[in-house]
Amino acid sequence: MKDWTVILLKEIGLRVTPQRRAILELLKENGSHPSAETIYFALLKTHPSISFATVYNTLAKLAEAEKIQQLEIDPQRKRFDHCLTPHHHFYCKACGRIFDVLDDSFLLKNVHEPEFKDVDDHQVDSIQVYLKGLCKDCKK
Amino acid sequence: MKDWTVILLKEIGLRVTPQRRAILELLKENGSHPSAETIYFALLKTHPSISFATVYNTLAKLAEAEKIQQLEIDPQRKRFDHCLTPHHHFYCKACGRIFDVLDDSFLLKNVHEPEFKDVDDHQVDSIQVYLKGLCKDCKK
DNA sequence: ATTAGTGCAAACACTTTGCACGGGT
DNA sequence: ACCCGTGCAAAGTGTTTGCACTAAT
Repeated sequence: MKDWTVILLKEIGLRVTPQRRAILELLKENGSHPSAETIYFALLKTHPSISFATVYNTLAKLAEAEKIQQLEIDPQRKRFDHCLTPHHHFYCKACGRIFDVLDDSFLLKNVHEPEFKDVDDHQVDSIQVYLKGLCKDCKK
Repeated sequence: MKDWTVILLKEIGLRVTPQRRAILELLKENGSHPSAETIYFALLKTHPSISFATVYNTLAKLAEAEKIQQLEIDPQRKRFDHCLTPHHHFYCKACGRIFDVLDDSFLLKNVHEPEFKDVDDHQVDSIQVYLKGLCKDCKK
């Protein structure tokens, strides 16, 4: 009952199932911002009967409850990030890896400050900063 | 020969066709950042035989040549922006419209300054800032 | 004349859905 | 016992591709 996955799931009113806990654990351990498909195939090893439906459903519910982030940075597919502290992302066009960009010093004001809840009269709920290019490995 | 669409297409070594000129003109006149599908159906009126292949191919080539921008802000589909001057985008989760955000005063340093070509040793080619929430019409 | 571009249809990749069964509460 | 969650398969959506024909150079 003290496991963080159990607490997190109960917090948002979802039933605690081995599949959901496995998805959460994989997301936390895997820093590569995996896609739903990648998560599915990774979990097949430990949960041979897991299905796409479960993975997609769970990810959607976690994202809706804002327990994970859904990234639109990869043109081909949705990618997921368990990390909730404000940071941005770098996408390598060559290898497809996504790197966290923790240094957001180029943002003048923090996204979470109240003055940024409103831009041009629109109500802003989230700000994502996506950098793209070649990563340190691929640029060689 | 003096038409801007002709000049633009020749500049990037593409043949000048009525379809391509129509796509460029529609993008310039349409401030709504349309998707490929929207562009296709809009052009059907004036070019009854235009095909998806042509629209997708042309948009891909224009984006590759950096004559238009491909936006990843809409979770469902790619959206296109003819405007190349640096600006960011706001996506309304309710109505799906995309608004230009011209005021980038919240960026400490301009994306195009040399120091931002490199972050964490990665070579940065582009930075996109995506705001999401409810637009001024939908938040009522 | 040459060769890139077009249009059609089929194929693709990723995601979502309907439904019966099984497991969490 | 209730009903949410799972797994399967099928369907859906947006995009890409192969190919023969057409048109731009």
